[in-house]
Amino acid sequence: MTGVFAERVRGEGKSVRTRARLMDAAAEKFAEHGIEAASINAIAHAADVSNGTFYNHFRDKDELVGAVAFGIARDFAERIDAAMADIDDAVQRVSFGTRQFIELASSEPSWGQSLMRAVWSLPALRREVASFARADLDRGVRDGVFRVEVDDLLVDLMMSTGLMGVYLRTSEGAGPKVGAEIAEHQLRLLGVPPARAHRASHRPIELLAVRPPQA
Amino acid sequence: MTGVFAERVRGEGKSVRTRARLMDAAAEKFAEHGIEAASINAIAHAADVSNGTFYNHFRDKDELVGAVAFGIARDFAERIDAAMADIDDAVQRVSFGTRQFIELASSEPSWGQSLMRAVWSLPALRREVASFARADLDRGVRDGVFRVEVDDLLVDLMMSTGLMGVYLRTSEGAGPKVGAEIAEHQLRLLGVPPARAHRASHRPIELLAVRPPQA
Amino acid sequence: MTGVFAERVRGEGKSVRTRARLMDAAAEKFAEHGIEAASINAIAHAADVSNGTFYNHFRDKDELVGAVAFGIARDFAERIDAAMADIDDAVQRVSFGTRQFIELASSEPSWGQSLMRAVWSLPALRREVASFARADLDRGVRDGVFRVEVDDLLVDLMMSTGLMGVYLRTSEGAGPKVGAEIAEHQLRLLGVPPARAHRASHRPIELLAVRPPQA
Amino acid sequence: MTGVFAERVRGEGKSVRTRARLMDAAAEKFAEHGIEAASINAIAHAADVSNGTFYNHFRDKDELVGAVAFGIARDFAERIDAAMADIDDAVQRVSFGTRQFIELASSEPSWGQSLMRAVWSLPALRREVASFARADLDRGVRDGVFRVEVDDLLVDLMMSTGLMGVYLRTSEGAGPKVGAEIAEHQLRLLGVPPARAHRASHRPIELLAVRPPQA
DNA sequence: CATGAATGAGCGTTCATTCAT
DNA sequence: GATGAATGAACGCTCATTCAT
Repeated sequence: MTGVFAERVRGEGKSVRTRARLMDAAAEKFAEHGIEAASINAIAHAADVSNGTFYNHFRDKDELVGAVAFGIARDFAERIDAAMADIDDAVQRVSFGTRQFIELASSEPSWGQSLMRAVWSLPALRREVASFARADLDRGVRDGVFRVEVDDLLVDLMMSTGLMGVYLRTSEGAGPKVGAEIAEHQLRLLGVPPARAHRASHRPIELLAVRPPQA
Repeated sequence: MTGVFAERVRGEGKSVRTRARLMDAAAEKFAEHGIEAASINAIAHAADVSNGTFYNHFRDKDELVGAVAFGIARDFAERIDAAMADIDDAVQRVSFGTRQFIELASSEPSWGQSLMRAVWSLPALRREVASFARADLDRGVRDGVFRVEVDDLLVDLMMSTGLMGVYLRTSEGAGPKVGAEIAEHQLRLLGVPPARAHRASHRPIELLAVRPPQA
Repeated sequence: MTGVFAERVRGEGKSVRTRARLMDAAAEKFAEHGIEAASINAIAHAADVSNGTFYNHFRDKDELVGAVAFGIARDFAERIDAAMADIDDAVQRVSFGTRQFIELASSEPSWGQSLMRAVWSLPALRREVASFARADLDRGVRDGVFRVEVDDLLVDLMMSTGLMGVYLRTSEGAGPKVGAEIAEHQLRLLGVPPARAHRASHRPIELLAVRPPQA
Repeated sequence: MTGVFAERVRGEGKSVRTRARLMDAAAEKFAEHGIEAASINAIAHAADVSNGTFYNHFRDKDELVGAVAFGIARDFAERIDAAMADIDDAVQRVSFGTRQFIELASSEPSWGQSLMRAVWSLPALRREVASFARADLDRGVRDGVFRVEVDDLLVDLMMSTGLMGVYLRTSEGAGPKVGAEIAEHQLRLLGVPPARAHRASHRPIELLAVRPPQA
């Protein structure tokens, strides 16, 4: 089974495809035993290229880690953004975003786990993820539905709960319900009344997946 | 300056003291550049023993990591337990526990960071920490002050926010206020009304430190 | 700025020009960090061709090293020969040759250093340089101005002092005077009376440069 | 056949002996194909230890190169110094020193060649060798037997001719006579009249050898 | 001829681990 | 127990070289 990065560049030049294969293999290995434990030899082997080939595409391991982590984060952000383009309500947007984020991450566990592991070693990635989340929080405050002050700390706490969701879903065998439940807890954290938080976060939605279920 | 494990076994046999010195040195090195980057040679050197001696006390590095992490967790638990022995109110206990936990961890950053890094690779450690936290959550539910259902997920979310506090405090330069603020957010998560949550979590308390300030 | 080999083949076929560009780039890289440290990728890149192209022009790195070193040696020999075509006196010829050799080498440090480094690993190159120098030594003996027996050893010593000059001039920051001073020492080595040696070697001459100063 | 460094530490601790074995092996490999071409794996293998052992004794290759080169230089200096302790005449001292230096170097070709190769990459080594040579040159000037001005350049030229002797003797198969002949040339370079230069440099002496001939 | 992605042996170096003393 | 020299597999990375396009 080829990876997601590879699928996205099907038909492009050889170099681009090899690079994508390496990124897929890297995500796989990062998820297995952590980023540090993933050796470049193992990644190259999993990508079916020789170790030397790796260095035709990435200066070093750090560059690879960055490319993979930011690649995943942007992919998630774009998918979620697109899927909630016509949702205006901040409460809906936040709960939808959290649920889809957790679900996307668990639909491709190697991606979810890579992201989770990278976020602690790449401050820039943390900022990127945080700023993505923040927009809707600010909107909710403006609209008067979030009765809290939104500061950096609150955003970090939202993120930590979201990541815990990814962890439980990908590493602890949690089921798809945790997304909704975490979204509900987050809404309460934002000052949304419990009943509305529950209702909003459990509203049935079509869950995204990195790969179409049929593939 | 001798480490905390060493202080706790002062007066015991030489073997016990050597083991403790190794654990102190390990915590130090773990915090410096991460657990994986800490070499046993460097730990042994920092503990002022030869590298071979290490293997008289630990089967391998994993055993050391476990011993250090559990040692730290138990130390924290005992200190916090003792310090809140005469607090009965669950609201107070939870906010006190969180604040002290974050503060203890940041009073000895090498311990806090070691704990944070180990918690994701040692499921048993996570369970231990969770079960420690859970007791007071259940008490609050029984007492009717936490108007939520306490399940494993909620405990995990509490833990993730607490660990985020440790991270911000030890790695991102956050000040001592984050402890109180995180406690406040946690109380709201538990269904405590905002005003009370704020009041309870900002009540002045005497913050613990792994080492007495005078030492 | 194009290199000297390239300039000498301006107007010739494309293949010849590519080969010359590679040789210029090689001399540049050899001088920068030594022959061994110069990678073929880096040389090809500096020559603005792909790495594969290199192997259309040279069997391997050794062949390149040889081509560059002999190319430089011949270039120097031709320039010096031409410049002293109308000098008959052996004393003058030797001192002129040494001074120009050192000055040429330092006017294009990458060439001088490449030559210096190659001379110890390419015996044939050493012989070539030696035989070039030898002609005038024999002439001086025939003319009775060099009162020594000229044998292989003496030629080697002359060469070693000349190369020391190149080294001092290109690697140790020595000024243009060393050429004259070394020539003077060499003349004394050849049995020329000190006063004459001094006079002959310090006579003002127009120093050559690999590239015309105006270019 | 064990190496010279090893012989000098026979009977000392294991660590010292292993270090000496590594230095002997290194000199051997340095001489074979140059310092850069000598891999640490090959050196360790030649010393009959595993590659990892190398790093228990030297921080890196540079440290090894330094230890070997300075070790050899000091050994030579001490032997020569001792052997000419009772020679007062500067003319004798210079010619004796040069002849013994070249002979010592060729009695242990791997040492001579290592020294020759290291001298161009270790400026400190060049300075050390130069300063050793300089003392007798200054003495000769004071005594009025060297009728030249002794400056850095002259010392460098003396050195370059001496090293050429080592090269010819160890790499080009030159016989033991070159030592005397080079010494003669050097004396003339120092302004000693040809006849005296010849006489002084060809006086029969007992040539040193790094190892006693019988071993 | 030129290209440049791919190769894989080899490099210097690290490190958990063993074991004779 | 404690020592510390020795081990050797594994690491990240480089580079001369090949070859399909």
